[in-house]
Amino acid sequence: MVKYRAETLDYTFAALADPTRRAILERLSTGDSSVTALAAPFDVSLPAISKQLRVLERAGLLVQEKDGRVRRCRLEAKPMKEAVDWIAQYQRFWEDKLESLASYLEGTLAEENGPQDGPEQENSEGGQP
Amino acid sequence: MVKYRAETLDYTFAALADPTRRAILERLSTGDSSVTALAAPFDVSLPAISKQLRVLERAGLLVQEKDGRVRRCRLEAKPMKEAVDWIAQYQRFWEDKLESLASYLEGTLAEENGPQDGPEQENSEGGQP
DNA sequence: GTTATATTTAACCAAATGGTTAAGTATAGA
DNA sequence: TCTATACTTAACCATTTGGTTAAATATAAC
Repeated sequence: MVKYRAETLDYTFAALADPTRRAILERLSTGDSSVTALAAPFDVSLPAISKQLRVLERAGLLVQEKDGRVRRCRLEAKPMKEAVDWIAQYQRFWEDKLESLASYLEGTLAEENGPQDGPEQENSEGGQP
Repeated sequence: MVKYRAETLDYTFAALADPTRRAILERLSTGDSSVTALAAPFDVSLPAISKQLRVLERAGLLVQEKDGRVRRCRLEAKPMKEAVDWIAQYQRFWEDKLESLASYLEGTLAEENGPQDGPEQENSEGGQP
């Protein structure tokens, strides 16, 4: 029973289930970052962030490139596409009967991605308890 | 005073991170089901499934209605919409520059009905802005 | 070479997760 | 009423998770 595909989804959804990791991804969506810079906004130790980065790496959502003694962290969004693929099969259960997920997202994205910058979510919880 | 719970996304993504729970959701997408019927395909005990259902309930992805001694389980997909909303802010990182997530999903959903395996589009990984 | 910086690894801990079996509750049906 | 059915709850266990501090590694900078 080959389930490698499902495992990928396990890792992706698990990685997205933590507010600190989501905040890290949001930060990375504005540009690459070193580990130390990534960790700065959070009130946890550096090893704690290092572990979170490993979870993101396992999910394929983050890539680290060594550059001297600095690790350059880069967002890799492809696994999110697979996650959306999976969720998409349920769109008919929440969508307006007249509106496809496609057009729903178009509307959403038109508002949220208008200015090229800051994808601000109404509940960006920042990751601190 | 009920604050908006930032952990909604936590619960949703966490619920989706388990293959058994995703399978339960897929099953429910074909129609409501009793707990016993839901549990049948899985090689685990009924209490184990009962726990999984509680996780899905916590995420708001499942609703149980008591009907005699049977619990009728129903899919509730709204939290998935919020999950997609969150992921959607990253679409520009995986999409083909010419194609919006909206049109991507339209194409995907048109042909996708079995095991999800999206169009084998090589990751286009645009640079960081 | 010595020291400072960037980051990981190791060892540990508490809490959460996912499973088990056994027992309890509620209802349907004989 | 008595019994079978459909679950849930309780108690327990192993593993995973997310955090800690201390030590190790690698490289940059004096």
